[in-house]
Amino acid sequence: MSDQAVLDQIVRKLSARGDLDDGDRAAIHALPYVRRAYEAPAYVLREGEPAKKVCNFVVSGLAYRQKLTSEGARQIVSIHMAGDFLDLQHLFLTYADHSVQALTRLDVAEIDRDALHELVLQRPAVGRAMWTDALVDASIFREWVLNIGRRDARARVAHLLCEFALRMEAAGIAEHHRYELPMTQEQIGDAVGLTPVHVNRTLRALAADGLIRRERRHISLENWEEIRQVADFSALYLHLDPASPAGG
Amino acid sequence: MSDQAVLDQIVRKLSARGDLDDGDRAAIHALPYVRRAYEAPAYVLREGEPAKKVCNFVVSGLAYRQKLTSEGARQIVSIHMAGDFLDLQHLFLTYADHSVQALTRLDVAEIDRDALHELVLQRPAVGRAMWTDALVDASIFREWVLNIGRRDARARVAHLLCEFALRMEAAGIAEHHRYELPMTQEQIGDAVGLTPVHVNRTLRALAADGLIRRERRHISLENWEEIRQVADFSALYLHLDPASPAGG
DNA sequence: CGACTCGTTGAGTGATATCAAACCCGGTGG
DNA sequence: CCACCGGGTTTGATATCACTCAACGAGTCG
Repeated sequence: MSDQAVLDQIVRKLSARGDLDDGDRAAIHALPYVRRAYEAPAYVLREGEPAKKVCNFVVSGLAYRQKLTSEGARQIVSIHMAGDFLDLQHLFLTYADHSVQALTRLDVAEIDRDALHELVLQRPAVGRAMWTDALVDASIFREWVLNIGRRDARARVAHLLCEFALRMEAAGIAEHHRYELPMTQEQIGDAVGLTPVHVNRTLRALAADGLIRRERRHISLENWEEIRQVADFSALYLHLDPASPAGG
Repeated sequence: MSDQAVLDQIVRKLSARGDLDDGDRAAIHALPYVRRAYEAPAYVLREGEPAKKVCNFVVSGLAYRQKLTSEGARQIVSIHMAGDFLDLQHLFLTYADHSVQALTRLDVAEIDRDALHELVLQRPAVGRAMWTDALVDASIFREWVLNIGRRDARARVAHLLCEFALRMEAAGIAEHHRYELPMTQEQIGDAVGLTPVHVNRTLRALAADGLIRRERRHISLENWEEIRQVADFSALYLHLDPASPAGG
């Protein structure tokens, strides 16, 4: 992907969150950044470090945020894909409260943090779009709290699969409720608070019931309406379409 | 509390997140708002509604955010206290993805949303402080995901108690790791993903081990260092002191 | 004093974890 | 081309933490 295309990708992403004018677009195109690639499972950011001097925008690939228990138990708290800003959650914080790692090969644009501060604080429309993006991330965290706290294993993993389907479709990297999911079952477990063996049994049960199909690392949701119900999934929390309350 | 004092409280809160100049303070003091009180368990905001035209700032009392499963299971996703903005999480979203309810009698200042938008987008220092506040909320959500996903009952409730202690002390409504906790055991369970009877047993076990003392609705943490370890608690995620990585 | 909510306790159950082994498959080196 | 290797997946047996159900107690309010 050319450098020009990266900036266009950022403009597109932000435009989806609110209208931008020519000045806004010009300001975005003036952002200083460098391209960079990480190979899984490289760290993009480590818990406890000072926040980065750059803000990573995902051009392609997947990344995840994780936190560790002192016992060494891992919890993945979110997954990110093309079009996501990885460091918005630390934009104004001084220390990283979690780590970010590449889940696959990860192409990012490292945007200068000070320049982004400037942009966010000086250009209202861009600031608004970035705010919105960060708030949607927070909304997803809340849904995960509910998912892990109050749903059983079957609903939990089904919910994760539904969320990925819609987010990947919105990001243009999936269609027809079918997508590549390059996570091991252990990682899925770390995302939904289960052990890998229970994830395995749960996935097989979903497949046996005809709700999903699995081939290699590909997942397809065979019956959206039914799996939506099993997952107790409602797309409201993704705030995909600012104009409508629900969808999905 | 006088009206003047409310605005001062807001200024104090935001100043803790970043320096404000006289212009910023004047702009805050010019914010149109009205005082309002809710009696528990009144709804401040309901999931699925359009976002409010006001942003509530908590003057005193406690509130909580909750989400429901279609089965009716409840998950409390955060608790808020004096000095917290309740609607920052929806500031730029169109629909509420969760409900907010009063946990006790709740005194708020309803700040006009458009005026707040204006302020946040036009005054960089204020915008930065508000951003920071919203990001800290998000950080707490992440810690709750970890807490619920990866810690056992004992650690989970101990963690909640530790978090309250530090946040209430920061808000000036507690000292010496002792505070009023006006939640029923059922609500505590809804916050940490446990049933009320297991919360009961867990609290008694913590008390039996001399880690906490309970009288009525008051909790005191008898041995901070020890309960901190039981809870696997580290204050980093609260971002209480922007200059230091840890504390607590 | 009765009714209600919240807290406490006990007994039995069940969902998920743990432990352990086998299997599968893609990659690598002989 | 085959043997091996290693990570990931699958399966079975057993253990356990937390849930469910049920009853009782304590405090509060009308």
